[in-house]
Amino acid sequence: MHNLKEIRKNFDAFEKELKKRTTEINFSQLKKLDIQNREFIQKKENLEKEKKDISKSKDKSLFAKSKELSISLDEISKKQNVLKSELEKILSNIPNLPHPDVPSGKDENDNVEIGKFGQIPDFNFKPKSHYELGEELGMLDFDLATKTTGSRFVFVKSKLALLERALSNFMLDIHIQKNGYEEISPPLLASENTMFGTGQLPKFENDQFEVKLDKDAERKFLIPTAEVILTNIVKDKILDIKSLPMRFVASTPCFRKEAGSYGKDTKGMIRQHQFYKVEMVSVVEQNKCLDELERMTKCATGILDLLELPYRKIILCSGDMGFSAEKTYDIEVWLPSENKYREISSCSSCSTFQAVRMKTRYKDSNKDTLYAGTLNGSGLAIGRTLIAILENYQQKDGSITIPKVLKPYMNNLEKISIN
RNA sequence: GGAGAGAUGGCUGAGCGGUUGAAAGCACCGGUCUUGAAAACCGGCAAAGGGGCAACUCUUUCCUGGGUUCGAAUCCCAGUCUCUCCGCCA
Repeated sequence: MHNLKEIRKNFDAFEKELKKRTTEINFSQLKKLDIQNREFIQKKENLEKEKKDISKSKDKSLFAKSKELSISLDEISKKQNVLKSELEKILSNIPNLPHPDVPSGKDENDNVEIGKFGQIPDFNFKPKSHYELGEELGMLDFDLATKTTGSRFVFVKSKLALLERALSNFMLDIHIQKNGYEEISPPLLASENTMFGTGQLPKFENDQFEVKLDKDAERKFLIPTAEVILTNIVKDKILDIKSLPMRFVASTPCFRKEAGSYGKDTKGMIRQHQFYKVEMVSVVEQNKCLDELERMTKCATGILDLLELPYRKIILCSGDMGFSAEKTYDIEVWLPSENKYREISSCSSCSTFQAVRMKTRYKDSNKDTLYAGTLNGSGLAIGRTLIAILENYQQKDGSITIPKVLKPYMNNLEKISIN
């Protein structure tokens, strides 16, 4: 969320920056409401002052007057509350501003490739897709998931289930032992306010799975990513500057409705309602966001280097970035069956955007209270890593070689093949 | 599910209906002292919002929402959450 005080300083410049994100925000309405709101605040404060003075004076002859003041104060407060909530409604739906580094563009076609890394495998046969390989091995079962649950779910079985678990442990170990993240095993449900803090609500409610609870209970949502719950660790806090940077990592299931993606990636496990992901979150001083973003992205690509999977790094254009991000790198892994790169990680700096929503601050050396910077990145999406290993490590006979670094996590298994 | 207790500043924790934005302690910052550090002593230290070029000033905030009152952290009502004990259960 943006700080209205900052917007007010240069309303037109803000509007111009925001236009890069192709949004439909009613600026004149925002401006008008802000002016009106401040007028009402002043009226309100005048009355409050008058009332306060009377009660301080303890002058009985003025008590009746004070009672009258209360009535008009009540009216004005009500009006001001309406203005304020309208203002907040608009504000909470405005996305973050793109950082100047970010190329402007409309959609994913305008993203800019930064580099390609790793060796694309050269097969002397036609590589199969991950779902062909998995189903032939008898270790990916989509039909069974349809029977028990519905579409966009999968049963992962046997050695592939072991591979999935190995990936999770391997990635966690690297981030904990080499990259300085603290391991967290968080709740998988988040409250409404928590979802607001990272920007999933109110605008993207349709993408979230909400849990059905007793009628009057507080609403709860299945996390679409551990980012939500990890970032909100610092919600409503004034942090000690010495505790920064804070770095958290968790491997959790993620739940997404994938509304609006009907017909997209329907085959296989590229796009599922549920998938495992290892997520990194950093909380930093606000001027350290971009450095941390580079660091975090390296933590993500480091995993791919170790797994010896070919990938490329791209920077998202202004129109393709997530709601809370100021700058985002996507990491895409090579998928032989599709003959192209597919997203496997996304690392974003959210500047102070989420911190304003969460009220996360710290004091700098001048004792000024500043909003913190937050970042999040996948390191990596487990399901898609599994896919990438199936496809890139496949052999002509349909077996899968195990990447070197994973063998210790898989009882030194050399390869997965049909029994 | 049954019975109690509680929710106050970065943290711990006081608080008769009227200079209480809120004691005290810790933490933190500055200073004195010291070769340096520690200790001791002195001083400072809430957030959000409004107005002002600024010095500064005003308002709000003691879980949330109502109510009583000229005046509420303090009294009343409702709700949320947390803790303890018992029961049930992973």
